[in-house]
Amino acid sequence: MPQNETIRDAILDAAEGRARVAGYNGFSFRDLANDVGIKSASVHYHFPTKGDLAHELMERYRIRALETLGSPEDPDEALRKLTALFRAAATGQEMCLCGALGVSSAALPEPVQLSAKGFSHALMAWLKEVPGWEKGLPLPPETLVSLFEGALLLSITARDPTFFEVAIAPLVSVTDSRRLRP
Amino acid sequence: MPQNETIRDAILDAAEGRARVAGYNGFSFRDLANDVGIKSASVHYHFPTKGDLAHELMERYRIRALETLGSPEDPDEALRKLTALFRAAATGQEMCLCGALGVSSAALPEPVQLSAKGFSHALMAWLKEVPGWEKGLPLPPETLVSLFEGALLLSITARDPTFFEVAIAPLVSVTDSRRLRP
DNA sequence: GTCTATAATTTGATAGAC
DNA sequence: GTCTATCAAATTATAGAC
Repeated sequence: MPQNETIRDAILDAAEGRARVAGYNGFSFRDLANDVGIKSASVHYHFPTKGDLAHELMERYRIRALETLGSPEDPDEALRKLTALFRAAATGQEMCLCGALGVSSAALPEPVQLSAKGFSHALMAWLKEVPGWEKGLPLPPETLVSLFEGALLLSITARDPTFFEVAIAPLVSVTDSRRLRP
Repeated sequence: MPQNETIRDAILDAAEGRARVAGYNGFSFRDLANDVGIKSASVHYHFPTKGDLAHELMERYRIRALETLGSPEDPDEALRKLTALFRAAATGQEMCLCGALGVSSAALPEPVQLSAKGFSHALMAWLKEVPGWEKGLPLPPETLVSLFEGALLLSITARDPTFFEVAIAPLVSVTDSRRLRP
């Protein structure tokens, strides 16, 4: 929590941490207020409803992820960047926000549903912007992103950061030399 | 809801449906009572706490899954059976219970944490009991189960059953002839 | 922008009658 | 086993003072 951060961002930071650990129904406005050091009515001033908050949270998460991923020049670099993104989550034992919310998609306000879907779509679209992805990636974008989300999900379920590494090991070894795709 | 079903099983059925759609915090004892046609105090008679209920739910889910999977004689049959299990969930747009609960593992009562972890472990152990799995499966068990969970998770997130098929397409085509593993 | 106060509802859980 | 009745706490959200 940097000192030059707005209250608004501090609320989003608190919400992101709690949502990634406990899901949409796993945190309350009072939780966030306590985290930030204000009252819950003040949280409502910044975000009228919980749906508004979660929607903006998901949008910020997508924008930041794409910033982190950048514009790789080749498929190997793209795979390394994507691996690093999910590995950081596994190491910290925090689910990807997209999976944390999307798993209960049908129970979410529609704008939150759409932004969660938008995140996964954005990751796959990002892979398809990499020059030579069709022949250079070891698996198609949909399969790769599914594998990363699933490996992270089971790593959280097992409460074991190393499970992630075991699950994606075939990708990593392939990055060195060989191809998975037939 | 078969007529020869015990109230206890009917409660578990209702809980399973709701937990797979909305997660651990996405249903209440009153929801289940209404689904079954009794009062919430009666649900507490069968399951004293919500943790008790979710733990038993997860155990039943694991036992049933292993019954459905059976004892395949070769890796190709095993992959077909596992695909069918996850495909059914994707078609019905219901998350795997293990993922639905495990995604918020840190926020669950410990017995529920352990049974969710136990389910994913059971699937991988089941694959490793199949004769010839080491050379016959297109990917290692940890990678395969991660891919299935992730493809299902993103299929739910996208609210699109066909995403699952796209994500696992490399596996299916490989079942016909080739190998993914280098 | 933040507060106090509060409304209206829901939640997990228990006591005790039948 | 199921019910009525109830509790204490938590939840999302709003009104209005400062």
